[in-house]
Amino acid sequence: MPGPSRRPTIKDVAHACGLAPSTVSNALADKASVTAETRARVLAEATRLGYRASSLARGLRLHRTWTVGALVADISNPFFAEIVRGIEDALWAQDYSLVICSTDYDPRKEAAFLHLLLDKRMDGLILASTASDSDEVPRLRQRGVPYVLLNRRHRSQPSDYVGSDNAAGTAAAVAHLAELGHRRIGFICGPTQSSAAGERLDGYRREIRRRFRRIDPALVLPGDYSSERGAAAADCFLAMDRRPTAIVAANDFMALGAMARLQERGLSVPRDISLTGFDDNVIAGLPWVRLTSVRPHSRDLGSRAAALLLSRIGAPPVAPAEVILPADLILRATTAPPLD
Amino acid sequence: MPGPSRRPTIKDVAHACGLAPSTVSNALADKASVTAETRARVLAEATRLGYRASSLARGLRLHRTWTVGALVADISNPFFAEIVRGIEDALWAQDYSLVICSTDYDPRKEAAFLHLLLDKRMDGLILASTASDSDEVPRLRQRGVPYVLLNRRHRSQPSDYVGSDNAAGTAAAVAHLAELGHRRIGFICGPTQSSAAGERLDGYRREIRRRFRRIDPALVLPGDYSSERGAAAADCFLAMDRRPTAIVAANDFMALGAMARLQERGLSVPRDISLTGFDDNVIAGLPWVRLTSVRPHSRDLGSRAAALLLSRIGAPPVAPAEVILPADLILRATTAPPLD
DNA sequence: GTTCAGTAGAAAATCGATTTTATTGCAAGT
DNA sequence: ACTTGCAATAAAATCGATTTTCTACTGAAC
Repeated sequence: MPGPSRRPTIKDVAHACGLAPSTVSNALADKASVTAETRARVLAEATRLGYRASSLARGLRLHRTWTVGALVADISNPFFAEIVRGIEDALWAQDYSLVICSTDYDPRKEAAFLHLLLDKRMDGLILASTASDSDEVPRLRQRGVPYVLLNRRHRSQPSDYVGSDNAAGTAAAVAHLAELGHRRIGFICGPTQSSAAGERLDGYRREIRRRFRRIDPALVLPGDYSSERGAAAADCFLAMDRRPTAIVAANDFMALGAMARLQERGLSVPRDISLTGFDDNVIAGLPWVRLTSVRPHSRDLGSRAAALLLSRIGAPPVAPAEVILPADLILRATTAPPLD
Repeated sequence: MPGPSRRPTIKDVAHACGLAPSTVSNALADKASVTAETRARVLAEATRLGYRASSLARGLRLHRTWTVGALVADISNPFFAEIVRGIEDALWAQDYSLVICSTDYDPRKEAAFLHLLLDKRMDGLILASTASDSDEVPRLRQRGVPYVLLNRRHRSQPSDYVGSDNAAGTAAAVAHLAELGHRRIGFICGPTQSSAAGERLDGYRREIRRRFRRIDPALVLPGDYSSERGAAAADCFLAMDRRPTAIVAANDFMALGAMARLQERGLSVPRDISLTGFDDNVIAGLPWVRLTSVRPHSRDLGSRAAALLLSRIGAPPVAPAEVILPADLILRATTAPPLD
């Protein structure tokens, strides 16, 4: 048994061919100055020895790693998992690979990961978890590190950005409910730090104002994307004198939490109250759930972000671009005309 | 605006201090041969310049990358997402990072990713998607690359392995149903290439044989982990002369598919037929579903695999180890005594 | 005063590739 | 015969770190 053997280097190939390493390099890179005969010999020896160039050494020399890093809040959340899958697919097509970091919404962890990725000289970064006011973002731009913000804008630093048309998504949900005849439509917000959550709220307000002139601030409840807060919001709506006949939630988890609580209390969805979510989580499509929801095409979000990033790498700096993907309302079984 | 500036190198720090690069390196590594005063000066300059060592250069020199690669079938599948999260957590604690590759169960893609990771000189690999008969696995061992098999054994190559006690999981499900009084218990298999799926079938057979002496082969239906095949299996069971009073599915998706189909056909779960799943997917716990399922502790699976891998890296080779984590039956609302 | 040991730091080698520059051999041109 | 030009390959520099080896200097011992 021939113990763990060192991987062959370009020197080994050169030695086996009786050539210099530089010639082997040129041969493998299909440079013109190498004879066809020599090239063939090199190729043969290289495959015989199982030679594969070290990305480490090549990266050091070329200042490229063919690797990008992605900061997401939590890969075990299906929304991010889907995004990551989209990123991966786009990278795979160009022989790039992906380092993934779950930050748990913790700015300290986020900064630590960022430095780790920078130390590893990633060719670019996709930021899907960064707080909207992080100091790190302007620093990245200043250093000239390519990066794309995904579904989260930065407060002050203009940046390449890929996101869903969040506002249009909630607006479509409100429009759908209004056309069913609803007049009192409640809203459960996402976390305030998230720019996407802000846009979802904006879409709600815009459409409510457009159709009914005024917004009832009592119908807008805070939330944090968790099902528990969704349930709490449902309680809150139920306790109101003139309770809403429909609820728009800023994401599916909260909608699901609200739906469960509503049913616990003996209300029927959508007979007694209509409900919409956002994200079109797999759960929304389940036959037992059938939640009307806004689909943000998360996988596309990821692949578009990766494509944009790749186009920036190795290219001269240009003005930041924005890619906004449509968010479609998927009609299912949780909306109906109001009772009265 | 001071355009995109080159990252400072150890030479820059050395120059700023009026020292040699080697001295700076020694100072930052807390070597004894450097004066406290010099060390302080180096530290000050390093932080002032924002110097961080290139992992690329260091990796080339030290033959370490502080990065591991994971091959999973599909990161957008919650089961793998959960595993990956576990891996990440364990790596993060030791300043390692993770390159993630979704192979889509495609052996060609799998081999391509593997070579990519090897070219990048990963310190180790976690294989959660590899076919049980892949030639690559023995090659890895021969080359001395540390790797851990996760939830999939290799046919012939003894390897470090981390997995759930799949057999005990399905056995527990069967035992639970038998104690409720069920005598005819059907089984929907996973894909045949998966060793984990094989173990789940084994657990079913073992417990059936132990309690009822003989196995009715008609009650064991093929499957592939998809909800469609679960639904098809339900149809198949329903069409039988003496249909089973309970069904054990090798995973949740198939159980869910079967459950939906059963209800479509007007059957009630668990009154008319009992049902159990495997994986304890988030969906199983939903208030509208409440599927009794076996929980494999996926996140632990990931973190244990990462821990085992890390213990192998840089250590002398030893005989392969196996880590088997318990799989617990989570009782919910889809099992009840049989009608007759 | 000379040797010796020890110390702090500098210089050089190294990791494995790529790229630039140098060298060799050969044929053509004058 | 002697340069000139070209083609094929070799040698050397480079990327940015670490590690080994070397050097200069200090102070103590004989």
